[in-house]
Amino acid sequence: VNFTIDVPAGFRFRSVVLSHGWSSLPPFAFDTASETLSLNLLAGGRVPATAAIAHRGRSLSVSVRSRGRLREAELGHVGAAVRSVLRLDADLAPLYKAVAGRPGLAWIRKLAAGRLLRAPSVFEDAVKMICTTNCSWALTTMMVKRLCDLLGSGPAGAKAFPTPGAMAERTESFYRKEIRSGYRSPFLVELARRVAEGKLDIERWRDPAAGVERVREEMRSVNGIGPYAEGNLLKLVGRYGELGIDSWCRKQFAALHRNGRKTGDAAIERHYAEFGEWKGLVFWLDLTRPWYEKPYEEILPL
DNA sequence: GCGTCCAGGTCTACC
DNA sequence: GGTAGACCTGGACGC
Repeated sequence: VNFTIDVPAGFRFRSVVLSHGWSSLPPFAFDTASETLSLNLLAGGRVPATAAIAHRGRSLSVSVRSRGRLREAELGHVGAAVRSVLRLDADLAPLYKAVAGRPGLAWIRKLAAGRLLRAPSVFEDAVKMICTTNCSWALTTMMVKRLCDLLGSGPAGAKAFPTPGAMAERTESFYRKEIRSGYRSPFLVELARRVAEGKLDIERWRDPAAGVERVREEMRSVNGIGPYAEGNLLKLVGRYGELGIDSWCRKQFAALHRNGRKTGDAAIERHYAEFGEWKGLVFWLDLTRPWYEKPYEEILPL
């Protein structure tokens, strides 16, 4: 089944794909030749499907494949998921206003950057974020791929990300032995159980009406989510007031702003402080600017 | 081939 | 409120 989705004025698909590593992390995949982003998901929360998304003219073309025939409501759910993961409804005007007149940041508006790709669910983003901590990107990719392959629904090679229920059924030992997530294993079990049992309404984190302090408090109540993971998860729920510094960012900041000399986190915080509630996004875009200047092949997988 | 280091950090225990 | 030390994994690096 094919359908199209209108995009905001000036929208650049490429800037979303390059926004961070999620575009090459299962169940996402990006084909550089056809510039098509594919995503395996559960249509209507139930039917395994793959959505292939490409930018054609003034709209997105979405091609949905599934084994069974999808109902209208399930197709509608896929459309809504595509809008959400590509952040089509994000209002970036305040970001562009905040960086207006800054020579080193003018590119952000020019390239319509600032839409950070996210998963269909907060749960998926949170699990993935925990899997990025204290390890290489290669290891993150392997852990997440194994989660999809072993616990996700769908045809082999095109499985969706597992549901909280599917993850909650497994033991810490399973995660250690099969997922090879090491000391993160108890964190993943605990998070999945809290969400599956309805004790943590994690999807509400994306609700603009939810108070940011409450959201931050709930994020930090999850074992495995510290300052880095919190800062970056906040960006994926549309709150940009925290940096979420990691070792890559420290190195990149030093390279771009200190001629390679290392600085403390406090200096990095000060550098972006003027951008207030947008500083987390300005920080991330500033550090990832080199990605936007190269062909896909040189930077993907990120 | 083997040992060490560390990567898109966090938690706990102890000052 | 600040800071060692421990923690899984696997790729890179030096020897």
